[in-house]
Amino acid sequence: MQLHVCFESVQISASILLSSLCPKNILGKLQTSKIFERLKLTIKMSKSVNYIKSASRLRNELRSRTVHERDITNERAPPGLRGRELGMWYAQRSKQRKEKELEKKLLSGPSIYLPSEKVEQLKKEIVTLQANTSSDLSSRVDSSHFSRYRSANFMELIKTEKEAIKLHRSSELDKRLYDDFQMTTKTKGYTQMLEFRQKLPSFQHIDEIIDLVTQNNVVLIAGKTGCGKTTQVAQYILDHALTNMEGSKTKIICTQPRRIAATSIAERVATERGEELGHSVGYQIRLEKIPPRSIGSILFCTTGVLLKFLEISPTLNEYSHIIIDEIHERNAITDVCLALIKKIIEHRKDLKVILMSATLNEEKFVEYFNDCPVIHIEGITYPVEELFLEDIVEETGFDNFSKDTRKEPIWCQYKYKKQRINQANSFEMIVGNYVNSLRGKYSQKTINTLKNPATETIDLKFIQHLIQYICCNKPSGAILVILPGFTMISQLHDSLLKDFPPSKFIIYPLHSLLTGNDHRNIFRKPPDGVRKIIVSTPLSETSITIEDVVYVINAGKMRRPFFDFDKGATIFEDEWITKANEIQRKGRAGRVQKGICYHLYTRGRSNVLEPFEKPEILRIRLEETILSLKVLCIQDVRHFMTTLIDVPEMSQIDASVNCLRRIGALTDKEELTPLGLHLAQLGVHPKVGKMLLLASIFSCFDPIASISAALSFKSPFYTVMGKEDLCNRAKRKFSPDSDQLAVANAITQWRTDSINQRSFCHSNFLSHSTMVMLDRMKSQFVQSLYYSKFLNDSQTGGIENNRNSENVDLLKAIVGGGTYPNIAYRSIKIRKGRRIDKIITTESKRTKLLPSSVNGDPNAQYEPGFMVFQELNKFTHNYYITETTSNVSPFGILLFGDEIVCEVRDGVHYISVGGMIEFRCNSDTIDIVVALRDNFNRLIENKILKAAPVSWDSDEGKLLTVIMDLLTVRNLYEDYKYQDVSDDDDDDEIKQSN
DNA sequence: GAGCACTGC
Repeated sequence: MQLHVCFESVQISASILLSSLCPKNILGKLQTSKIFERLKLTIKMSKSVNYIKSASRLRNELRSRTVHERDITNERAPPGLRGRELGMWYAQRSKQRKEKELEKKLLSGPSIYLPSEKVEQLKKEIVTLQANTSSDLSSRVDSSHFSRYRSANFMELIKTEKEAIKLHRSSELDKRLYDDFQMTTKTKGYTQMLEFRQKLPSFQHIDEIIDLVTQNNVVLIAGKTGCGKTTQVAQYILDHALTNMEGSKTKIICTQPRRIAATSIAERVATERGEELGHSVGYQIRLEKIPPRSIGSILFCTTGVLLKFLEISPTLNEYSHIIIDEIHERNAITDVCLALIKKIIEHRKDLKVILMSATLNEEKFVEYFNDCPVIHIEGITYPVEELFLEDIVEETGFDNFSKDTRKEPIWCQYKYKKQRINQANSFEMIVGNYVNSLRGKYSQKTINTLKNPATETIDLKFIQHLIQYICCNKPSGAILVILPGFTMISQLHDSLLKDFPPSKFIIYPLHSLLTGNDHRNIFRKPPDGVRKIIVSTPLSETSITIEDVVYVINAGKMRRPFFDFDKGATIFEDEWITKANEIQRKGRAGRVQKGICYHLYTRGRSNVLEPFEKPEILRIRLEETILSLKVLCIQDVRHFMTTLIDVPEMSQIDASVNCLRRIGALTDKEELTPLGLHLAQLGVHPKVGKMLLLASIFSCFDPIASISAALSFKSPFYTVMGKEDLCNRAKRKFSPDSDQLAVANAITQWRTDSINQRSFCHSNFLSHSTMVMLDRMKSQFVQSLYYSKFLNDSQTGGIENNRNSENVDLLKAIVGGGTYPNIAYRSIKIRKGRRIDKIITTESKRTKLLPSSVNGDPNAQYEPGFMVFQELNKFTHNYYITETTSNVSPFGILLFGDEIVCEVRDGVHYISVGGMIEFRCNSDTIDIVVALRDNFNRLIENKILKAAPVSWDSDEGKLLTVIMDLLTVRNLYEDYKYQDVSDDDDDDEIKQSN
């Protein structure tokens, strides 16, 4: 009998830790789903009880806990119900029945009988291991390293550390800085730029800014686009200090939400001062920095970097001024920083805080910072004429709005019937009435056209007609079209290429999946007589600025993702933009001259747009935020959250705290654990952290580090519009059955080919800049794990770190460990001579693969089998799984997944994992799996309490070797290949999946 | 019937 040992020193056993290190979305889902109940139970069980327990008993116990409604599945309708009510009653009954059936169903996996000689060999090895694994772990706990994080308190730290303010005045230094600045102002570079700087509207406010900043702790600067606040304010403060002999106690930090902004603004400011970066101006973003001189200087950084600074020095005692830019965007990190700063200034009266925002919703910030003074600065954008749908239809005479562009299957039409009726009603209410009020002001033809609800769905024919109209009737100037998604961009791009001759038009698609920042042509002015047309996602709204845009076509919709806890999927839906988006899009037309913005919706619609986006902190899962707060020594996270500008729901916080607890990052008392600290220091999501830890232990670090970096940042593979097939083929060359390994292999080959890296990237559709970034991230991972002693080689590619990096089966199993519990099964059916691939997740959802996945080639013939995936998405009506790896060993899932249950039915042994997949096997195989899991979980506990590299000559090394041996057993389930996973009708499952 | 929002340490 295998007993699961519970150590007092660890609040949560390592098996739970392992089992629960799963993606935040899945963790979120677990909260509400039946699996959560299952997990809660297994946690209890695993603490002291033998975990080999009958699956049916487990299910029964679960059922008794999950019955929250009256069970009516076997009842008859109560007498007295008639007509509609009776119908509703039966509908509810059948729904409950279905749910119950679904709950019972485990995805039945293949048989996994180990060959008998293998069984004997593994058994022998395990016996020798077990004789030697009774060391007392609790005595080896090294708690001194993280005790600070449990005992210290952010507010106390501020109080004690404020004494150690590092800004001391030195008249000698003041003089030197003064002289240096006087020299600067005489240089040609400085004087040339000065002329331009003086024309900026903010220049008129210098005195006001300086006065208010001197007299107050907090000042808000609300400036319109083009007023120069971002580049000038920090300089005004610095210049004032330098000329008044106060340079030695002035150090300014200025945060930006995006990396590109931080670096490009720093460059710009350095140029304006006639300097190189690193003198009085510098920047710091993740993995990249040019620090300015230590005093009398400005540092531009991302908000995330500021948060890291606060971990080291809670009072920010190196700095005299903090400027937080773009606070109106309401990023989660920015909101957290504002709350922290509010606490810091209570104790650091000398600290000056300057908040900068666009001129919208500034009252909210003023109130938050106790009526701090506000400086309003006007912008110098050129006037932009705004035309709405009624004006555009009137002007262009377009009346051919298609009723419904897409043919839909019957079930879709049926399913969305109600939704459609609602939409039509709301259209009538909002737009219909408005259109009626236009009588007399617009032609009857226009009014009739606008009465069609189809005018509110994006019609690419109409957009193309409008572009044509602009090109024929309006003066030269670039056209920017803002659309919601890749498909529309692609379609419009293609049809424009067909109809607009390249001699007169140059057309760029702009999307984050495309080469994006790598090709600069998009910013160049086209030759005379050639018109530039950019078809873009909303990323051109803030992230990318194309100066010469004169015409903006705003389609009015935006694709917003939200996580559906019931479906366990990230759902993408096109929704109306906000008023704030509308203003921002309009502003994009007037950067260099006066422009026109075409809104493809009526003023009636514009009037009912929501004013602002919901702040990010209210929309996202809070695990990572809470973890960083814990590392900042904020013990009472719940209380802290109430001090934010917008307070998240308590249930939202509870859910995230519970997740962190199950991950093992927090204890039951919500204290940070060593693992939590490791995960926070790695700066990746817990699931990625898990992969990195597994890779360190199994000594296959380099490829997994590549994968981890790509998962945390982005895939280096890009797409070229019109060459999608070539791009996908290039990716498949690197791995036939794993998207993640394709990335890892691409990075390895890129690294090896050190001479022709750029051409290597070019010929394989890889982004060189992303590769460089990923490479740096890998170094950061290896350093972090080296310093915390998980690795004993500080190079990602070091031999010690990569004993098993060639073992593809191991790599796949670890990827599966990091993506758990996202598992899907591909089965093949031959119907009327046609192959039908059916991919089902463990939640019984039928999904598809994107053609960009190496496992999603529509022309390939894949073998049936398991795949693990990163995320489940829903676009329009279909579910898709992304970043897949197929042919993962079932033993990988059994070893790195969560609790396993073994049972015997009709003389056949079964082993199931996480209550999701069940494998047929024999008792020998079960014994081996259980023994290995048990030993491996103990090894993990051991490693986390006291990090140390694996010694491969000792028992732990032997254990890992045995596990790898098991993972590489092949051809386990030949018999299973062409068997169906379920006998259900296809249609039935489609219904379930929706 | 079927093709992909955007950031950050």
